[in-house]
Amino acid sequence: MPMSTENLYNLAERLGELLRVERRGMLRAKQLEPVHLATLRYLCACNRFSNSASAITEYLGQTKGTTSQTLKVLEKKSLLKRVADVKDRRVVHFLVTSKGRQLVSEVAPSLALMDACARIEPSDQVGAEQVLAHLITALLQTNNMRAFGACGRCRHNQRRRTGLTEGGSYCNLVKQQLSASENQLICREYQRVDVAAG
Amino acid sequence: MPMSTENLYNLAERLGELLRVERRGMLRAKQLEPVHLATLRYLCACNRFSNSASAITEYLGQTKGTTSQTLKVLEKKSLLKRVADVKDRRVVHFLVTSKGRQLVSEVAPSLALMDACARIEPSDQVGAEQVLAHLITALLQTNNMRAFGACGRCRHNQRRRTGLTEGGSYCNLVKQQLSASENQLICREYQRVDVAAG
DNA sequence: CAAGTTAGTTTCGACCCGATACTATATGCC
DNA sequence: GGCATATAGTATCGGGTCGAAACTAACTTG
Repeated sequence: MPMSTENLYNLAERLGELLRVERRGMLRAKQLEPVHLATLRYLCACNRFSNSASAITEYLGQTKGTTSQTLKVLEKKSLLKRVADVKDRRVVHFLVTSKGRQLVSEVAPSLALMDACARIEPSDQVGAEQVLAHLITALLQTNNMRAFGACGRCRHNQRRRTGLTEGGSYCNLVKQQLSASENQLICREYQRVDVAAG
Repeated sequence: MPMSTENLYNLAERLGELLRVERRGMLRAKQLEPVHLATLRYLCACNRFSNSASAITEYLGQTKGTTSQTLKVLEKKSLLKRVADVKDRRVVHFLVTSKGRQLVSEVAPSLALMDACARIEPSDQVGAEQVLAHLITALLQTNNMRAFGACGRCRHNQRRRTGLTEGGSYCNLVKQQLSASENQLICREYQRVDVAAG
């Protein structure tokens, strides 16, 4: 095992710790915790089939009870609102309010980090992104967690189909049309296109 | 600002979250929390001038009280022991016990991640490490945190000096000799060599 | 020697998180 | 249809994190 392997691990760990510290500092003034922001960020990025408590639970690797608590806090602060599902009366959809979206945009992208990212050579940046994505995939697999990718690159997605709106697609799993913007949102049921069908 | 910038940020955040989830899962059986492991890992990597409660506080970006709690737990579990400083009777040195070191070696390097690292092209690995290091530096600077580097590359370090043991050096700040192995340990007082003296 | 600084602990309150038990709704099997 | 089972989500409890503030002890400076 190369010396460098452990080094990369250490750097990733340290970066994670520091990001957490920084986020915590930014959120303190707003009386929020890191997990609150992570939940809001997820809800801003996911599609309408994945904004339930159980999907959040899976994404964040927590338990249902913990997620329920988090959602209660966020709702009390008017950062999200709950909408009952029409078909399945057990499920609740959690939607980020405009106040919630504003908070995410204020806090989420650490200016310091964005600045540092911008000063990196584009080629190095792409390489680093591939490495990080590779590590994330490995972590998800060994912990039996779902990948939560965008519909546009999902196995269930069908681009070629009649009667679609411009840029839209069709999900063969939920049997519904997706708009062009929905193609970019992440989904709980995502599966890589290149996975051999089994 | 390039599209890719935000992407890199998102990947780093997500990787940090997932590392935390995985660590938490591994530590649960041992009745420990992520911050406990982070503390032990720091104490395993730092030198004899940096194993105090205040140094840990600075490294982890917490408050003194929090660190004190953490250390109390770790001491009760016999993962570290406290040694009073000879000169300054206020300071306490926290040393990781063999039991503590064993725990760190068992838990710290996630096998899943190490495996994934090993499958990355060496050139990509080095590039990714540079990018991560760059981001870490940026985060530390904007949050006014110290860098905690190894003595070997520190401004206070003097290699050329008479009467040094083989491979050793001399720290001009604490006015003491460092052995070859101590050169690799991280120090609270670390400053980059290429920083202009001011 | 007094004043101020630094190392570290203690206490408190708000919150995280997992475990467990619970309600309500949906689905599968006969 | 009816019962077992599965699933979505909530409620509660206990142990732990974390920051703020107050505190003791020891060093340093004027």
